[in-house]
Amino acid sequence: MAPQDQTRKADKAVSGDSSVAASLLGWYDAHHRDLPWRVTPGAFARGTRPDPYRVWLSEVMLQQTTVEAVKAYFRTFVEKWPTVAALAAAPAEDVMKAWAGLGYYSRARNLKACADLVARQGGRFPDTEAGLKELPGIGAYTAAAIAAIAFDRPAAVVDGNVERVVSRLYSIETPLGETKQEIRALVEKLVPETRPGDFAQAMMDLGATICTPRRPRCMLCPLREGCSAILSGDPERFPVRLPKSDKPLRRGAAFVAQREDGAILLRKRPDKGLLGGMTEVPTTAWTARIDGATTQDAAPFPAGWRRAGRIGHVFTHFALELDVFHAHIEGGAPDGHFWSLAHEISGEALPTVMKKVIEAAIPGATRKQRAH
DNA sequence: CAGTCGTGGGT
DNA sequence: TACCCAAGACT
Repeated sequence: MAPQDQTRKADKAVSGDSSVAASLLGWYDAHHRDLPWRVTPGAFARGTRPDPYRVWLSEVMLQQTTVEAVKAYFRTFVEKWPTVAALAAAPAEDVMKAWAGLGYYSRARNLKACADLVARQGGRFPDTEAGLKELPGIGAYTAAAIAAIAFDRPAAVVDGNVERVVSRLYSIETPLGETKQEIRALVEKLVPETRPGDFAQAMMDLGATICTPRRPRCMLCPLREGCSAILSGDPERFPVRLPKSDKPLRRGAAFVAQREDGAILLRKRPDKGLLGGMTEVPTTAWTARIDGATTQDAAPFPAGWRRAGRIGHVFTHFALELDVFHAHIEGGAPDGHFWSLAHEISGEALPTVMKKVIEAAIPGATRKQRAH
């Protein structure tokens, strides 16, 4: 059976045989989630197969993003761009606008680059893990997931859910991050020869609905009899994580300039870095210092700036507070800036933090407007 | 290779 | 409230 591993505490709990996959697949057939990008379990055995384009699109959207947040974006994308060729034919700007609000915007740029590449190479995605991993925006996880789900390859799919499930199955004490290879090796032993894609999705469904980070529903778990963490009495203790570093606070000021007709002055951020390629209102630099930079003296141009409030926003590695100023101005747009009419604002590539800024100055401005 | 990169929902 | 963290990739 499975070779013993030094870091495994309860090596008798699960032996790495096929019973785990069998139990899990049986549970999946009965309790799988119905999701917009999914096909019914057992597709390949019925002679059908998922559309690789939809699998790829969903997997990229789901990177570090919740299922609930992805659903609406996925539907919008497949309606606007039903095929990889259609997405490749779309202007990058339109893709960024459609992605606005979903976060991690480099994903959208890589998505477009990947679509262009695949379309140029004939419109078909590579059907192997190695081939997929060469594409922009597709890393170890996503390559394995597409290979398994779309192409029936027995790839070891390891995401946050799988890390949690496996770390509990074997009660792994090593903190996450140092144990990637160990978990991957364990998953490789569990992947069944048949239905590897369903197995991968089943592991993720189990992690999302049963083996949850807090208060896992162990009594409902199809793997409870082989789970070492249950024997330990405290499954919630796993996975063991490294201590988090605290978030610094940055401050700045943002300036919402409004024309007589209501149009708002915007500009585009550089393609790389934070909120890369997205649209924003003029702002000062966001600095760690708390000083005069947040006063209207730092405005990009003189105007009758009136303080409209302050918004807060939390990014992955820092928190931000922006003082919002509002003014009505006349004349043309400064270099690198453009006017966005009232009915266009909701369609701009505005990240959430910028919608907060504009809302603070002009309540309702970023809400989608109904026709008439 | 540790840091960078968003956002919203759950507890 | 404050914290956790989600179907990670890239540098």
